[in-house]
Amino acid sequence: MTEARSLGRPRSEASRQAILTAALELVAKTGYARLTIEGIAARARVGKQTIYRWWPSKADLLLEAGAAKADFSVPVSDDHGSYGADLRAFLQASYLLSNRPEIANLLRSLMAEAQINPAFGVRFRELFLERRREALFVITDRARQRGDLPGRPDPGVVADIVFGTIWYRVLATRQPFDTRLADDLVALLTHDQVLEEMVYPEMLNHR
Amino acid sequence: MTEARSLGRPRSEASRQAILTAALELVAKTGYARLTIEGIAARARVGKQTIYRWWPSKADLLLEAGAAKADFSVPVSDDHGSYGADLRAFLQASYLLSNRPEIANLLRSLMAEAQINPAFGVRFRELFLERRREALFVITDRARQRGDLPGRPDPGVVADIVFGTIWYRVLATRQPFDTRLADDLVALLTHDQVLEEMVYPEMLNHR
Amino acid sequence: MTEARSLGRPRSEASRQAILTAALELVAKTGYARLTIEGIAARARVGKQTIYRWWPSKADLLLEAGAAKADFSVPVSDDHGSYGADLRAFLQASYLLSNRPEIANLLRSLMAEAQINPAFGVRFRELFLERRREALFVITDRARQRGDLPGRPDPGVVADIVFGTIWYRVLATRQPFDTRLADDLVALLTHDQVLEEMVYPEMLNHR
Amino acid sequence: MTEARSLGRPRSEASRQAILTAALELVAKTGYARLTIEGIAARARVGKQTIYRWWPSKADLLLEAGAAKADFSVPVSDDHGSYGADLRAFLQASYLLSNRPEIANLLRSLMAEAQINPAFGVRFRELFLERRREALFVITDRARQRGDLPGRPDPGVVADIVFGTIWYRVLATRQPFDTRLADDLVALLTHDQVLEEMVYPEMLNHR
DNA sequence: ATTTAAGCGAGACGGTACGTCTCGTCTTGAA
DNA sequence: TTCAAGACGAGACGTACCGTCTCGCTTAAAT
Repeated sequence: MTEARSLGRPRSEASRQAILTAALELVAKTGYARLTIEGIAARARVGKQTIYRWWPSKADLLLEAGAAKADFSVPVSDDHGSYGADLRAFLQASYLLSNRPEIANLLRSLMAEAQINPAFGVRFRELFLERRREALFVITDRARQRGDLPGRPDPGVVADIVFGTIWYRVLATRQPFDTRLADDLVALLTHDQVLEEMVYPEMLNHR
Repeated sequence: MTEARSLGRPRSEASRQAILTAALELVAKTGYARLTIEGIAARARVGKQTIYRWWPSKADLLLEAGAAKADFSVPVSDDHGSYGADLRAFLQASYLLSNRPEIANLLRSLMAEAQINPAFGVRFRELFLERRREALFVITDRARQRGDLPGRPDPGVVADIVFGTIWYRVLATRQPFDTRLADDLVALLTHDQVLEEMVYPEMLNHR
Repeated sequence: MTEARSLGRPRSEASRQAILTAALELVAKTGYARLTIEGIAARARVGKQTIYRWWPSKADLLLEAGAAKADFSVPVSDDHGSYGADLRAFLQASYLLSNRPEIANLLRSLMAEAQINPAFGVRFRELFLERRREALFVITDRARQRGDLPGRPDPGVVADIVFGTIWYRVLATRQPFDTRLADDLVALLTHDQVLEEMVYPEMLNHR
Repeated sequence: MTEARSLGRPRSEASRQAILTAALELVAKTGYARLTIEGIAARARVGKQTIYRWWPSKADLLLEAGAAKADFSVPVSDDHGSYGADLRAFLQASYLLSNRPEIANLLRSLMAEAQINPAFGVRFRELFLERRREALFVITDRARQRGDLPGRPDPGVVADIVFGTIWYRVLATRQPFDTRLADDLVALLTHDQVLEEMVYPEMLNHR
């Protein structure tokens, strides 16, 4: 397969990196609401047009910056021996990620922008949300092959419940996603009874 | 204690109604991203100051407009006889609400703004999200008194799972919240096994 | 005749003056080519929109500034007794004006912009050039009544010759318009012979 | 001294022609205000650098294009027998030129740019305006040798009056330079009385 | 009845950022 | 060394809204 020919001056990788870095620094410093393209360009010592040429919105820029600099990925290739163990490992990786404040803030901003800007919403779902779902389906597929996947709920609903609960903590309650919640989710989704006498006094989540 | 009586011209209820109506109409027509205070004022034939005098942001205005004109409330006072039945009724009321497009769009916008504007975020949690949690806790409290509340997960986690799943469908997958998902959630949270042979052909949610 | 109703906040005279002053100062300092609306707004400590709201272009702004602050007007009401004397007085007032460097520069810029921006060209002709022609026609009309207006050239052509010569010095040769040139023009247009032996040694205009 | 012979690829005459042509076409189509180097380069299918390498500004480019494609020159070598006849021939050639709309527009733009861009102003005077003055001085010199040059005004002032009147029509009144004006100028400058009963009904130039 | 004190529609104000345009320069590979 | 192509840093453009302000005019309660 031949490469599409370059013509004219090639894109500056140095500028690209400077822009991604400046965007993350600025959003951490000022918050998404006060993040401006002009501010990013000034901090990166770059013309505004260089940003507009390559990214359709500041949210797309942040999404790429997050992927490049913060590593949103969650590993799913390891086989921990059972559906429950795989699920627990996935949840643990997720909450390690979502409990890092700069990551959580970034995710909040991106999810918010996805609601407000429909075109970005499409890209955010395709490039981020659906890839995370696919990662979870690696686990459910492996469980199905192993024979320990419960019949209900089906994997799509499992994904809705798992990601829904994580995102709700990030977006709504702003409580950290903790071990206890992971245990509860694993127990529910594997239909194991959680022993009643297990007590997690560290966080009595409401009442 | 008597009310501190007003001095000067009283607030115009006609203008208040015109503003709330104009805000809902405009957000439905143009989307939240293009909604402006100036646009609302022009459509309501009202001075901008009249909006700024009474609402701290356009999101607060929309929140009040939604509450006043669209009725976000979910009834929980009825006792359906069991935790599962109460839960199912609650979920059903929720998805009837979240499946109305103009309501779903409004909720999306408000949740988005709550991420971006911290001050509004506080008000949105207090005035909307926590009231919905309280409604659910009416059901879990009744179940506890009745004796059919499972020991795990505790009510706070139940709320995270229930609302998380609903919101995730609204914000992320944009699939309607349907009967099947309600059944799965009720089954999981009441620890009932869903019969494997139950088939819901209407929506095979992924794979 | 009733006055057009004021509605809303009235225009700020302080801002208007600050803008006119800033425009003249900046054009003197940087030249017309580097004059920007942003620069004027910044120097006048005014929002850009306040300029765009009231003037269609920076040339219109300069035209008003020149009229308000520099006084382009030439007096023609005095009767000096003869066509030649009136003409000489008019020319003298004109060259006193056009020999002031900041005025000459302003006129150069406005005439240039009038060539490049057709809409401004129309306004410049109506508001400046034609008013100057009218001033000259006051003199020719008076001469006609007095009976000492030569039959040829007619007043329109006289205006073309008089203003053409002045403008050509301003735009093309950039030589000062001097007494000698005024004498020559008066002599030609009144059909008087200039005495050959009159010598103006101060400026032997070419060769 | 031998010519420093070029090294490397020689200048492309095809590109030069394409640029000159594109410039004239574009300025005719869009007007000088909207003429851009980028636009010329695109229309000529030429790199921008090729323009910047050879011309210091778009006005210089237009000046060369006008000289090359439109022929600004006015013939003065013919001897028509008298100062008046030579002058009339010169004026006729001038008004034939200045009444061609695309030439007049070009001259307007160049004179405008000469006011705004001082460096181009110098070149425009040297390369265009002063050459035209020299052409007129050929006529006055011939008249002096012939003995029919009036003592006043001197040739420099004659040039100011002649070119001033022509340019004023082009820049200010935008009326065509016509036979009648030429007659008036010749009569004035040769001190002939124009017969009062001569009537030029085609253009009663004001009052 | 007059006065006082808001609230009202209207719209100008100082600001800020937008996304676009064009400038003049730089960096490729090909001619 | 020039050429076409096109990315680059720079910075002004004209627009859109922000949230504030200043008008004259209601509209009531307090005088």
